[in-house]
Amino acid sequence: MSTLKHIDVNHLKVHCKDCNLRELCFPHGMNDEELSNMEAVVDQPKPLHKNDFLYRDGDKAVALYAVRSGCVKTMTESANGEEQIVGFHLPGELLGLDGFADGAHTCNALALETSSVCELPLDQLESLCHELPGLQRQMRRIMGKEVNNDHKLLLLLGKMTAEERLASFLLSLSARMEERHWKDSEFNLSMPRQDIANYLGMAVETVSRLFAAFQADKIIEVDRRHITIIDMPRLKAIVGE
Amino acid sequence: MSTLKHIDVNHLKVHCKDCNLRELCFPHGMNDEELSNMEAVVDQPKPLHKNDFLYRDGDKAVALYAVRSGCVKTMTESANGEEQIVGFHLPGELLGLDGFADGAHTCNALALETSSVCELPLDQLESLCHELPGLQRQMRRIMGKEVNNDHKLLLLLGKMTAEERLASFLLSLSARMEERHWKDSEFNLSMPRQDIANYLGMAVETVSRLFAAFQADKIIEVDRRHITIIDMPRLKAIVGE
DNA sequence: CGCCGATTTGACTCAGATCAAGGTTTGTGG
DNA sequence: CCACAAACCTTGATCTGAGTCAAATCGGCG
Repeated sequence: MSTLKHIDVNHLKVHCKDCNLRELCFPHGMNDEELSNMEAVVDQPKPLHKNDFLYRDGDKAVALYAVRSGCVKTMTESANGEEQIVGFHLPGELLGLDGFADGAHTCNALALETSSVCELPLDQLESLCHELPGLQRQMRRIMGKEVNNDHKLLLLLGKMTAEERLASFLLSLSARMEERHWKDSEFNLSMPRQDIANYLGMAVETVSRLFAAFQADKIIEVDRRHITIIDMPRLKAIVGE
Repeated sequence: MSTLKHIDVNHLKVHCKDCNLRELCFPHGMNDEELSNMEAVVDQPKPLHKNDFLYRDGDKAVALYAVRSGCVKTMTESANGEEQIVGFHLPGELLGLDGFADGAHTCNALALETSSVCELPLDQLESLCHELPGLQRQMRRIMGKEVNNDHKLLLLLGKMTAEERLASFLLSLSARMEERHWKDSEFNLSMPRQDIANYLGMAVETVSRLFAAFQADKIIEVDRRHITIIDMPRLKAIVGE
């Protein structure tokens, strides 16, 4: 029955105004009317499985994405095939800005675990920004955040020791957990050691050894992918407060 | 006499439509009408001297800037006072996006030599984008480029050897010289070795040694700040084509 | 000319990479 | 439910690219 089907679809779609990520996502700073206008064009495609690509380097950029659940990593590839992970995107975080420069993506984006995303189609973004000043302002904020974030990473890769990098990584995750109102001192890593190492510009063995050292120093507890921060002040001290 | 004064001001201001950087700068992709609307709000403050700050970390973001002449570097500072240069901005290139996230800059921007810039005030940017779809599109392109550029740098700092980094740096400068219709195989560095080293995440001594090595290998010629690329193919081969 | 900051060069050191094994967890098919 | 394979992670030993330290040289400029 078509009526039933219609109801099912509505049940499946999470409305922006009810989404517990709204304060972190596109909707931030938009009023109710703006919100309902926006969510009319937001699509929620079916979930990605672990290791599914959301998009690939060279793909036409058709949308901006917001992670709804799970975790998506983005990475650039060099001329000689080496990869550098440039971001891990948690629920409420956006990705896809790399396609703005010339209409095609310059990164690969792939799900680290089963993940769902929201899609804001680019062809509607322009007119939508025109109608909704709140969205235009939010777009600027989002891009500014992306740039600032990349600058933090440049500082990390350019100037920090391996120890400082890993501490910095844990603190960044911890802060983002808190933003999401999850526990900030106990969480699971959704990426393997190899990906952490790649992201932080070091060898897997170094990551492993540093986890062991932090644990021996009673700064964190590590159980496979499960991390517990037991001495936050000392972790902060490592990166220089 | 006020008439004379008025004429003088007009003479001093370079119009966007006559600027030889227009293909690289804000105006890219805008029609004549859009251009004249835009340039009405673009200011051209007096030139910066060497080592003048254009803005500092923490300053309220009041404008977006385009370099008209000279060279401006931007750098982030870490908690413990270390600095990482995140960009050298040549004529036609923009800076100031780091202030979009929360209205305050998170970088220092400082002139490496006597430089002039154009200013696009932020309070007028929003309404201007609303009126000029060409500008809105261009803003998106600009931000996308900034993001892609930062990703290239992350790859450089995360995965390349010192030799690859310096080669990559020279090739980037060379390509940007060409964009500006200047010689792509002979140019002057506007930054000291120390800044190159900082930007590329290595020690000054390493930069110096690599310049010497490249010169010994007949790949480039170095005379103080003057660089001549004499074997472009080999330079490209170093970074892996 | 003489000073000062920028650059180069040489000698030595070290943080972290690489190489080599071994252990553990997860998933798969029988 | 077990056997086996494939990831993933850890730990130890060794090596090396690039950093650090020290000193000489260069180039501008008052």
